[in-house]
Amino acid sequence: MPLSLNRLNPNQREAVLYGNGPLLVLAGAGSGKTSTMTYRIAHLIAERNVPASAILGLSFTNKAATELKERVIRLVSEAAGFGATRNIMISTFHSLCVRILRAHGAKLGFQRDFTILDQSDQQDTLKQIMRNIKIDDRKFDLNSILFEIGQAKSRFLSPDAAQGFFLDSGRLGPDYAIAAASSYIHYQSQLKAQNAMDFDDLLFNAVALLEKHEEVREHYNQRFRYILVDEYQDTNPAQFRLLRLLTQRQQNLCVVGDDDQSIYAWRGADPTHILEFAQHFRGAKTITLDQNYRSTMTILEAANAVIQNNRKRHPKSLWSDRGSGEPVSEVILEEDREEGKFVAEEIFRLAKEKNIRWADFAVLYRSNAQSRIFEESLRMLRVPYKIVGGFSFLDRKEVKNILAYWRLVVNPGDDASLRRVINWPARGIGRTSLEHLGNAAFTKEVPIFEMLPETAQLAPRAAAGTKAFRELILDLRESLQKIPCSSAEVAISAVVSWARNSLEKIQARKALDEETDDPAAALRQWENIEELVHGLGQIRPEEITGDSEEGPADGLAILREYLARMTLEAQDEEEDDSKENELRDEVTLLTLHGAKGLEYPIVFMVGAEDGFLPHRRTIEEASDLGEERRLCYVGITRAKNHLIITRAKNRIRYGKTVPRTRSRFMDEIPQKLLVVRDESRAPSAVPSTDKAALAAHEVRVRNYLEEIKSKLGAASSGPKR
DNA sequence: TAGCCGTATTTTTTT
DNA sequence: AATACGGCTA
Ligand SMILES: Nc1ncnc2c1ncn2[C@@H]1O[C@H](COP(=O)(O)OP(=O)(O)OP(=O)(O)O)[C@@H](O)[C@H]1O
Repeated sequence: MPLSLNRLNPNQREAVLYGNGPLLVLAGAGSGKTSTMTYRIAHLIAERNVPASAILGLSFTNKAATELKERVIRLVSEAAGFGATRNIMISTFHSLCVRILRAHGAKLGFQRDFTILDQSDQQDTLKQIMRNIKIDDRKFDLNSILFEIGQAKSRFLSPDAAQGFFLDSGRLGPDYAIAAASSYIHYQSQLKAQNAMDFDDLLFNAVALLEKHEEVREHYNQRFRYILVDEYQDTNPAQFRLLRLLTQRQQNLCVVGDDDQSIYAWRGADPTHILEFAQHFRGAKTITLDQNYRSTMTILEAANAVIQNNRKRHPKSLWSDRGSGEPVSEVILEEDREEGKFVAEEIFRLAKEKNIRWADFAVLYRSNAQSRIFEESLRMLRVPYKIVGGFSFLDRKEVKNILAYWRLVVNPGDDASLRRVINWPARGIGRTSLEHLGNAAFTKEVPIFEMLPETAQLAPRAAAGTKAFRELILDLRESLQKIPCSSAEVAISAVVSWARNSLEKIQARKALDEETDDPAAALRQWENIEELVHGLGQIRPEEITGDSEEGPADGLAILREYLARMTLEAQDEEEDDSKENELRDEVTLLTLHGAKGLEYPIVFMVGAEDGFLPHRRTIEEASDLGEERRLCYVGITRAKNHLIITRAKNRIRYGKTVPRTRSRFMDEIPQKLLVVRDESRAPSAVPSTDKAALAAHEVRVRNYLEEIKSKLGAASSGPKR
């Protein structure tokens, strides 16, 4: 059965059928870019007989990559039978780089079992370095310096070349720039010594590898004959360079994106990549898609009205034949708590009155901290919800600590992990001892782990603890290495029992009990740790052996891949039991950034105030308001049927009430598209009929509440992650 | 060294 | 309001 392209419009079909050579699909929100890319991949495999292993699909989040892959598999299975998609590579840029570096990194002197540092690992590491090299971490903000280092890396500047860049960037004063430059030098040599890479290094080093080693470059050029990139407007210079290197032999590169949805310039993404694609890749074909299949005309017009205020954009003429639908609602509340209450009650009311599933609702906010109030109010009404991103499972202390132990087992050079757990549970190794060890390691330029045998300077208790700790790690490492390289399944279950056993040896329970005298809290923490072991068992064999370039599955390799995955997919939900996941009916709470690429029938865009949107820091730092406007555009265009924008007149911040004003972007939406409802205590001009309607509504909500309360009893609801 | 207590600080988005 | 950090004492 051939792959049916019936569901595509002529332009989309053209993009799917277009032959070899560079191809750009530049189109607005909801025009079917991702769908088109999915079909194009399926078409390559099913109709043009391109082997799946020759295709590389790239996107920016693991969630997006997984979804893309699933959709391709579904399409191809219908047309060409199951199995035709075996060995297809659809991943994120970062995961691809990990694979390349694991397989060939030795050529640049990297070990296979390098540790990947996430943001908080970076912070820990840099904080330590700043102490070592006596940079005042009060005078110089850690995160600003990390940010600058990241900027330098995404521009491909090595530590010794970066000082000029820091000085010229204009973001920092000269003394700051010099502090950043010297931090970068030490940070980088520290990472090297620790056999560790941060997210930017993954890209940086993969690019360096492909640039310096022709045979590696050639290898991947031959393997990936078709490359497709989603959300291309979010590529940074390193990613662009990687694509260049992968397309030297042929330019079968299809990129898809929307310059109006460029919301990651703050971390180095450069939308000129998409705007100048035709100059970068000679002979590129450009296809635009104009029909939006997602939103009503009202929502689309509101979005267009806002985004039109940006200069320097590729003009588009998006339209929709979905009719005008409901007007956009703007609801004004007195305080943040009431905003939460309103959103929860409104979701509840709509769900009941119109029989809408919970999963059809989303609450979108600018920053993660805003989620809390909505969690509380939804929980109050027993509305099931899930939070995407924000404080995650992996941010929990007990989880981090166990992961630190495991990381140390795989890579004893990981100083940040060592510092984290050397005294957890308490082993009598305090600040002074750790400082001794740290200083000695710093002067000798070796990882702290190598200094552990030298206990002469330490107090007796600390010396004993140090010895015990070192032996514990070595013992765990040895038993992990003893796991035979048999079939992947057998090896994985062996690693799971190893992990369980490691908890005993670490005395994790003891550590938890020490920390709190609340047994319930300790139990919860213990359950989180067990969840971690469970997750290790969920790892699929092909994730370790899937790439033929990888060696056999030994215990170390399995744990190493699990740890890498945990770091790279930190924000993704645990896909526990896949089926259950699909069926789960819950309201989604997420940031505007997190919502990119997604769609919901009913969207609540909350906190539409100056200070959130645009964010206060953007205003203060006089940085790019255009990006904040694009963020607003992304938010609006997530809605299919109904968009409800809320804001509070006052917000409680650090115990003080702060007055808030309407988002300046709201002023850009034409009045005729909006219905404003002022539900604050001193409404400016609310007709009394509205008040009556409100009272009636309140009564209705009460009634519903009574109704479910009686039905529910103790039924489960609330968050899970 | 460990634990308690008081003070200062928090204000973005994420791979 | 909540928390992280540093200093002080046992
Ligand atoms: N030809 C079509 N006919 C009907 N529906 C379509 C068509 N093309 C796409 N759609 C639907 O339109 C919606 C948006 O598609 P998709 O997510 O691919 O758009 P997008 O351009 O990637 O959006 P965004 O830029 O916002 O991420 C989806 O629900 C998709 O199923």
